[in-house]
Amino acid sequence: MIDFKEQIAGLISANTENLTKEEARDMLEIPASGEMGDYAFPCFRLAKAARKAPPLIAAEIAESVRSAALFERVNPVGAYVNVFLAKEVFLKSVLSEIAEKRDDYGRGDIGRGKKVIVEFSSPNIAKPFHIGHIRSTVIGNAINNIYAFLGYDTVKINHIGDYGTQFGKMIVAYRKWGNREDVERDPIKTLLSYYTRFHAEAENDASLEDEARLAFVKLEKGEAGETALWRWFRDMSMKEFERVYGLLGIEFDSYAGESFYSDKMERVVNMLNEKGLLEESEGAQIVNLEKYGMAPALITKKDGSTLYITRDIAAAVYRKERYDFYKNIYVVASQQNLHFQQWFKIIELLGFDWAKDCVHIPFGLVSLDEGAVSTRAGRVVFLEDVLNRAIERTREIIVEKNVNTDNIDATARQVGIGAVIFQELSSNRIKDYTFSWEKVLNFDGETGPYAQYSHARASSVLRKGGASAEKALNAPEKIDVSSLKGESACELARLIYRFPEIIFDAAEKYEPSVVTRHIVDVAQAFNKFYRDERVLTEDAAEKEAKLALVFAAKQVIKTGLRLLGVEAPERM
RNA sequence: GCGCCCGUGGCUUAAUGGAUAGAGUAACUGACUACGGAUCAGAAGGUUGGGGGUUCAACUCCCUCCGGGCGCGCCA
Repeated sequence: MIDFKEQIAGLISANTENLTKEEARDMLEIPASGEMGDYAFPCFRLAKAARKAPPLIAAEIAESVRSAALFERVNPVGAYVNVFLAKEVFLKSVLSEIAEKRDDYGRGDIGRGKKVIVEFSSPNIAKPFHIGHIRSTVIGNAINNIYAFLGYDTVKINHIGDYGTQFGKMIVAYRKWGNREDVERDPIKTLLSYYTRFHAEAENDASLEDEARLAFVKLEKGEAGETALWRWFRDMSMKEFERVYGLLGIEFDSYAGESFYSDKMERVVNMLNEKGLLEESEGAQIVNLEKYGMAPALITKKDGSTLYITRDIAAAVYRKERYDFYKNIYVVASQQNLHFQQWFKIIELLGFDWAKDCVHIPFGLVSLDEGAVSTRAGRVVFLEDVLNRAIERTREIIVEKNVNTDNIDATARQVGIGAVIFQELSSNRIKDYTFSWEKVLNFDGETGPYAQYSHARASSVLRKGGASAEKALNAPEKIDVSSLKGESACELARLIYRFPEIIFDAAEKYEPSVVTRHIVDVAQAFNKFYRDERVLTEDAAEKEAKLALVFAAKQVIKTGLRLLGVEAPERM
């Protein structure tokens, strides 16, 4: 595909003093509206050096590049040079690229040979997988997919929260009040009830906390009774988590959670000691970070057991040795900003230059109408319930609309789950939000089902266009694009052309919503095109060209959705 | 108290420092005997929390105030 931006930047820089192609490329913009052109070059910044008024410079540049075959028209408007690409060249370039690459359209190779670790989801054992967990799970999965699509060798790690004092509490609680049958019947809810009871009783009996800490110390030492119970809790919880991952269609390469590092922490403590970073304070071992404007980091408690910052450091060291990552990404709530700043700094102080390759990708908090999610207080919405209700709602709509699907169960699942994931990835990840059933079960407007519907509609037209579509896609160089010069067709093609840049941008910002919004833009442009022009016309050449464009739109929506972790059914 | 983040039409939200702040939703009007109405079109809705500053140009950068969230030692 022709890199139009590169070509334009080259022409402008060749005709402008003291402007490199790279600078010109950076300055190129996409105008607010297609009526102003495909690209715009603002000349304000050149004014000082050239000692000329910006509009004058714009006029001169426009004059000097006007005759290039690539352009249909070049208009100076105020300080801007507005560039209109030659429509036929542009359309042909885009359509043949997609006809050729299909599922690989937008795929990149900048990541070739580079290993990227994406740690995400990471639920805590024996606690429910609730609505708050969807963010890391879905954002992390999308970031993984985007990086993989750009050629990076990614490793998806689920850093299960399967260690720490909480398990001491659980063990104590189970021994006091628990029984095996109840737990096996409904593991997470039962274990959670013990945990809740533990906290209630500990309010009046401080010795329980001590008992719990002792149990964790024993677990950390590998004592048989504690270890066996812990393993049992873990296995049962994992089974429940797998059910949710199954619904979401998410898999991991590694489930090495916190406990995996239990035998790797002594080494970290020793390293910190050797570097003289550890200090004793009130019986605990800390790293003082005052110099860096941060609160001290607790490495070990006064009873000698470790804290999660120690485990995160141990995990990072292990991952560097095991994977030799190019980037080590953590998709974890913004509540833990300080935690990550602290241990990234500690890694740096340990002399590891790869500290700079560790990235924390924060996201905002999910709360409920009643307040913050709290499993202990019973303010909780289970993710599995959300997914199942979305599937149910979809099924109702399918029945209501009497949609012709090959498999109602599969379609309801694809669309219902897609709605939840798409919603989650639709705005900037840093924003907090309040969970709402109404919003998650709304399938109109800028939603997953809307994108999927547009895809299904495009699929339907392509099926009806059968032979013509095949012909166009198999010999794209023969497509006669002269019928695609209408504004809605051109706008759709422009958005399709931008897709590879969008993916790159999303990766750079670690922001899946960039892709989500682009999918919406493409779907809207497609629906507008679909209204404005009839695709299946009598004119064979016109029909083929339009089908090629429909195919391109369908392809971008499908690939975009796939990167988000959403399926794109052919019918719905 | 200190630190970080957020503040854009009623609601949800977009905008590499660049042209007239762009969508969705709700309420209102309209469009299926030609390709899928989970759609499309139309009209309405904004002093981008307030005030300063930097800049040719500020939703965007800086300062300050207000409102909200999160974090700040033995949980993770």
